[in-house]
Amino acid sequence: MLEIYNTLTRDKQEFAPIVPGKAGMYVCGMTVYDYCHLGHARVLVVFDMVYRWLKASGYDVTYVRNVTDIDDKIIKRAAENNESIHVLTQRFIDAMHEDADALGVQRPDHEPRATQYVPQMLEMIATLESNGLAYRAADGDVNYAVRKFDGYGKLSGKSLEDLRAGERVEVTGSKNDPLDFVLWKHAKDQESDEVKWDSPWGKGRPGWHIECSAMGSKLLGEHFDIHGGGADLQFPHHENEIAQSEGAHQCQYVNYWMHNGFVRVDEEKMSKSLGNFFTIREVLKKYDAEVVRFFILRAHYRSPLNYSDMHLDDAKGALTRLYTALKGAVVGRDLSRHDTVGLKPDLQEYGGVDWSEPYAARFKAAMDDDFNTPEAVAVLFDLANEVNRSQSAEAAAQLKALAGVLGLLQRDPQVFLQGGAGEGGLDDAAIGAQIEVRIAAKKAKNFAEADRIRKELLDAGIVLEDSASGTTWRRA
RNA sequence: GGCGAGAUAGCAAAAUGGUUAUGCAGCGGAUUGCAAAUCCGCCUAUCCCAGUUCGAUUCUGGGUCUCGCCUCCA
Repeated sequence: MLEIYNTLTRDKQEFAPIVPGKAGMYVCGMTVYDYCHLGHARVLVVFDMVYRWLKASGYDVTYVRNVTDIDDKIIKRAAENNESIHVLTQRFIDAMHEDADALGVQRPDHEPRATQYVPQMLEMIATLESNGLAYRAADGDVNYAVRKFDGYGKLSGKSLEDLRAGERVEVTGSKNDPLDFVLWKHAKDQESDEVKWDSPWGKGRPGWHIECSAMGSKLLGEHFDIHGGGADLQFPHHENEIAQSEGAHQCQYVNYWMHNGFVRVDEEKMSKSLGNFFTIREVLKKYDAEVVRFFILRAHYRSPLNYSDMHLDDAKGALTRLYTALKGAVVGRDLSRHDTVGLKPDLQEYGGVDWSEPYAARFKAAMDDDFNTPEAVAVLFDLANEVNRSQSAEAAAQLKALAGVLGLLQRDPQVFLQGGAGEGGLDDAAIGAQIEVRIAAKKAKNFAEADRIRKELLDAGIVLEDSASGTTWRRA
């Protein structure tokens, strides 16, 4: 039985979908004016993991992850680059897809762009206005009247009084209450036509918060199961979404709110404003994408995750152990002939996993406990030990199948273990040739020469492993 | 200032009212021409102070420290 930690109630709750057998999930995606950084990678991977586990659990899942392609920063960046909004956003949407694909992130079922849902937003703003929750301010913006919505603060645990008392809430000109937020921003003369839409309140563009409310309810309904995003979106973004959606539809918006923890650098949140971020593509130049995915899934999704080369190296070593176990199983029993580890279709798909098998049962229990991936990964290591010990084809197949649920260990072990050749590194042929020379030296009992070659390769980052069946190599 | 999360071995990271987490590193052994990989064994923990309890890392209270949100942010 799946339990999910719900930010709304601040405890774990059994997952009970609105429609039995189905699950609707919305995750706040990227604002596309730059490359994704590791913090974005975490959201992508974490909710991909959630998506996969829901599907593995038999739910018919509809996963929506939006793209914000209209916003102040986008407008600013496009102006700086002297290019159109569309050209800018499309470029970064393409880049985001490249990064997500590399990390093994499955595409969501829907990836709505804000600019395609302006009519739905206008409709919603009109409803809010007629419900007495929105007003047109003197400067032409349409704002949400926060104090008119009773439940405001229920997600973030803040009261309006607390918020008002906060030193950092500034009173801005045309708002009735400093906490009111913009639903519709009136157009400014100097802005290009590309960022102006007609509306009953004059030309303008949508505020950020209304985008998600509109896209969510359009694609998943006015009331859906799961809404996710980074912990920093809890307030005000998700709080405002609730105010908008529930204020407009007069029904509960979302049942389970999930928030992932931050990626940190030196114990500090990684963010654009702090300038301490690493882009995904930057990190992928140095580390295998699966190592990055493993690094993310090795921690619980709600915990902070410190980024450093040392931690990535550690993750790489750990993942190497898992792949080594699979490789050993193939070599030891020639599983490929029986197609067990390779591509056995029924085990490739989640449905093929026998969840009553002890390791699988432990894995499932961990995942059902609020997506406890560290525990699930620990099961993978126990299984790897079992594979190494028994050389059991079944255990190896199980290891690959369970890891597959997390989007891990699906590549040919050899490809993983021998991958990562940097520029100037030895190519496979050169390594093979050296190995042949060394084998000849060994046959001639010229161990000094054999050791010299091994040392030479090791210095080049190549580790040789002699076994009864021959010499294999991997990159350190 | 308000609100929230957290403090576990050398590092990372789970769980648990009493019994092995797990990975990396380290130590000893097996194996190996020597290694590597693997296996077996071992070593390092539960921030501080009270309380509840037969027993607390785990529950309660207080303290210290860290981080986050309150402004765009995944």
